[in-house]
Amino acid sequence: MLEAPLYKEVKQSLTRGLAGGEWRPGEALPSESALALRFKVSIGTVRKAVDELVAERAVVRQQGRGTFVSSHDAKRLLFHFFHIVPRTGERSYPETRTLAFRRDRATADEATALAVPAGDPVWRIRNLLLLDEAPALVDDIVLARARFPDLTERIFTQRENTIYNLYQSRYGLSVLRSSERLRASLAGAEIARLLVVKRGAPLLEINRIARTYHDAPVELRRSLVNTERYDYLSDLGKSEVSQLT
Amino acid sequence: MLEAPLYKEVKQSLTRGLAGGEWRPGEALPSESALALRFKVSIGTVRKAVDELVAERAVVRQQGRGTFVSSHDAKRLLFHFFHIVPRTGERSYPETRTLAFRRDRATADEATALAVPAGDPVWRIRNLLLLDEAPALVDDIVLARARFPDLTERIFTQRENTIYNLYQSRYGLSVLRSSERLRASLAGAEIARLLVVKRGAPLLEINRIARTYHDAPVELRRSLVNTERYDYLSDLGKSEVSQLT
DNA sequence: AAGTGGTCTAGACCACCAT
DNA sequence: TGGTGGTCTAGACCACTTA
Repeated sequence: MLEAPLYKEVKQSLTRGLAGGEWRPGEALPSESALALRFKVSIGTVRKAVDELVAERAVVRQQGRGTFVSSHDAKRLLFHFFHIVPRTGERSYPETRTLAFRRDRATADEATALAVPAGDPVWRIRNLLLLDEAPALVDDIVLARARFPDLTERIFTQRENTIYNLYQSRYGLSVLRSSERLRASLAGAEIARLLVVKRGAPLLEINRIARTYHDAPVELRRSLVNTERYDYLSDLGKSEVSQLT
Repeated sequence: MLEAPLYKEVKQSLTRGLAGGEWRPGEALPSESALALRFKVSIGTVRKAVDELVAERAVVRQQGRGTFVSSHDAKRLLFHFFHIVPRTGERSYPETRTLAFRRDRATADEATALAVPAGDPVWRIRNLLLLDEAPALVDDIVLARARFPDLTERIFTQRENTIYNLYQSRYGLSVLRSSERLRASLAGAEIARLLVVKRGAPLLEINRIARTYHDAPVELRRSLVNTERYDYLSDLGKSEVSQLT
């Protein structure tokens, strides 16, 4: 491992440009031939680097048009990061109602997960999500205030688009992947009221860490889901294979 | 879409060979140059076809040795198909105890999922899985008897290796991917007894369809998991990205 | 030393999109 | 019509494994 392959270096350069905002979401990268000139490599090597960025969903190729920085349109987010689907029937978009928005300090675990010093300031946000016009999830979000310094409840709730779109457009943080740990739990009094279920009803608990380029953490989120009419869909392979079939 | 790209045709040919048993699990495929000759394409085209098979985990490349048909060794299975991990600490291998093994008929839903006619004969198998020597999951498995005609409880329980390894070595059915739907449920009397939890304890319910080449279904499985000390880990992206980093 | 996969190049041609 | 990504080729050289 004395030296990384050329295409890995090209990929690193491109990733730095993406993370640093040289090319913004929705914008086109230089053409592959232009990149080949710029990095002084062959076009095949550029293609291999871009291939991997496409696999990681950092960029999107469009034949005849160019290669574009992934942007967080609603459909893309629904598909990649929202895994709650009706037991039968089509996926639907959740509607979000913000119930709480306050300042706090990170617990030790949260600080570790967010890669900030213990006790660092955070935002705590609670959202109620409705599916098909009925309460289905309660989301508790934790954000490092260092990464979202000027966030306000107004900015958060008055956004035109999705939450991840806000992170991306206002703070330059594009969520690329998330890892989730799931378990079963029981509804307490408050959550039961919000989700309109009985106390002690079974809920699916999802603990998510959302990450951007270089695996840097962006957001912590705990979701409590009423799975009476919805499932959590985990179709590993399909997403990888979809474009390969 | 008049004509598929050459490398897709090569990939299809290879997949047919794999599904048909021309190359058995653990065996080496012909070298890439040999395949290039055989299909009368350039070596780069063969590589692109094999690249996709690698991404789908149907084969594994080993530099200097060759390309091998994926075989279901325990470590691989643990990593790709067993998503239950300790809340903290290292993954451990589950120990399986078969509690029931009987003949039955498929329900309408099962028949659809298994792609067999409604009412077709099936095997029903119940296993108790222990993690760190304590009961943690109950698995209810449904198999089409048409695909496992000569299976017996003895063969099933006396196998030397994992269940998926048995499917592969004895029936030529390599499980390549699975899709799972998760929800939260409550322990009934019988399950509570098996998992040594209280009635009404929260359990994670996992409904899985395991598939082989061409997405043909192999196995239906419902798992009920005690998530007091274990989580279901869904790290989309990591598996895709792991080899790319 | 021989054989395998892994990287890299240079160029041709095609399919698609914008204008 | 010109520019973009997508496919395909032919060949060189490297890194690794096995004997």
